[in-house]
Amino acid sequence: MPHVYDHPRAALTVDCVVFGFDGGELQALLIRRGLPPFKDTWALPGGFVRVEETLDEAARRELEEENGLRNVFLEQLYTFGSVHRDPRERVVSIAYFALVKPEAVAAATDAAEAKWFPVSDLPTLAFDHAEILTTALSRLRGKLTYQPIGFELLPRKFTLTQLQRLYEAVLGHHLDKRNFRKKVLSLDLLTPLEESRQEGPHRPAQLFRFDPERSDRLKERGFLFE
Amino acid sequence: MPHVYDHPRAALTVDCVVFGFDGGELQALLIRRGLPPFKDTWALPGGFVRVEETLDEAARRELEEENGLRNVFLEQLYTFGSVHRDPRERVVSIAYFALVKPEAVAAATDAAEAKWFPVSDLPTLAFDHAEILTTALSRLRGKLTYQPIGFELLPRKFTLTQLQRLYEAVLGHHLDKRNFRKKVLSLDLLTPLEESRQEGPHRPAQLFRFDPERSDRLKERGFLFE
DNA sequence: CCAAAAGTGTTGAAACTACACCCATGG
DNA sequence: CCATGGGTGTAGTTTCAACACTTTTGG
Repeated sequence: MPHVYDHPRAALTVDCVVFGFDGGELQALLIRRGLPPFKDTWALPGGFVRVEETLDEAARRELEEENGLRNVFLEQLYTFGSVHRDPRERVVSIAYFALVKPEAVAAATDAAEAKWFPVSDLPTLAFDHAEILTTALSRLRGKLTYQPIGFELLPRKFTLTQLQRLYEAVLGHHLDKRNFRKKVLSLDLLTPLEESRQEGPHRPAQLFRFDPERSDRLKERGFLFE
Repeated sequence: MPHVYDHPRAALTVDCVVFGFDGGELQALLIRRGLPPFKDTWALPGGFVRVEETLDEAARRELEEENGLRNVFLEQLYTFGSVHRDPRERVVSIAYFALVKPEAVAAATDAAEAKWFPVSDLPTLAFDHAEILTTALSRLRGKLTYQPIGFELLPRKFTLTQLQRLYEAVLGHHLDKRNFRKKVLSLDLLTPLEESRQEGPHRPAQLFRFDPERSDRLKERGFLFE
């Protein structure tokens, strides 16, 4: 396609902040750069946007190519356009954040030079990726408190304790067990399953799955956690 | 600057959804296009991003150039990247939303081919600008309920009734007068002024101004309106 | 029988909703 | 004195926070 609007142009990239949860800490997926600039530095997965694909498509393509990730929860985060983000020329980046279920975490790690890091202990990042990651984290915290997206970080079947651990890890403080369960169950988003989970010398826990249909009703008005 | 990363590139624009409030209805500022594509159609103010300016700078520059607007509340909204948004070639647009105080509304209208429209009665818009505007509206509604930004649409000195009318116009439903005043005042963001306003055969109203210092404390934790 | 996590209810405080009348002013 | 919008308080309900013990299982 010719350039109808003729002027110098910024290059366009997408960068993805990919969150995962291992049951203990919130993790972010990073890739070690093989090329300059910032060769050998850890960076967010991402790459250039092609002229014939949408931004969402570019983000999904990069996640699949670089990390073998498919069908993840993906949402546009913010667009970063400082003039010298990239030391070589003007590059504007549309940042996304993605939530991946534990089932997919292993696949992601197989990818060459990809690794999960706890968000509390990140390496130095290339470009302005530290800022992007911080933005993503606060967006995740915000969304978690008023939209039902926590389930995107848990296995399809999960226990209330797992869900609570996730909230605690992301929000950064303890929650009262009884109040948490009351609140979550009152939202009427979870379907209890027949099975139960037992993984140790203690009473087995009830398993639930998230019910997206019920969720649709709530999605708009939202709810509120502390 | 040469293109270090060599590949076909999308053009980059910013588009601004500019909201104003006349005391009755929420208004949006539009510009009639003088050039194709969509010549003579109404569109959001905006234009191309230059390689040596940030995205925020581009948005502010366009608002000033096209509408004579300065010092407005401005926030990045979302980036729109459908492949054929612009019929001629690939153009990705970073959308912003702006809130302007009535003092500045007149200036904006003076600009050639610029006009305020009530959001309830908009003309057909160029490109995907209708979608952008809808997105901005729902963002505005969302933010109004948990962040103190309503003041950006009111004169520096305003009455509680004006503030309530604004909330009602944006949220689209009536609010209880007594409950509204209780809630707003309990947030402790407003400083009552000595003066009072009287513009009719009735008791004059107390004027307030918004106190940004007090607001900083709240900004993070947020509050909640219905 | 011990250790470990699952599960469950109540009470007091705070916030929210609904609701109706008097006040100050200009004409 | 009338019309207009400004201003105020309370009671019932709902939501929220704090808090401790019993249950089920494996070893």
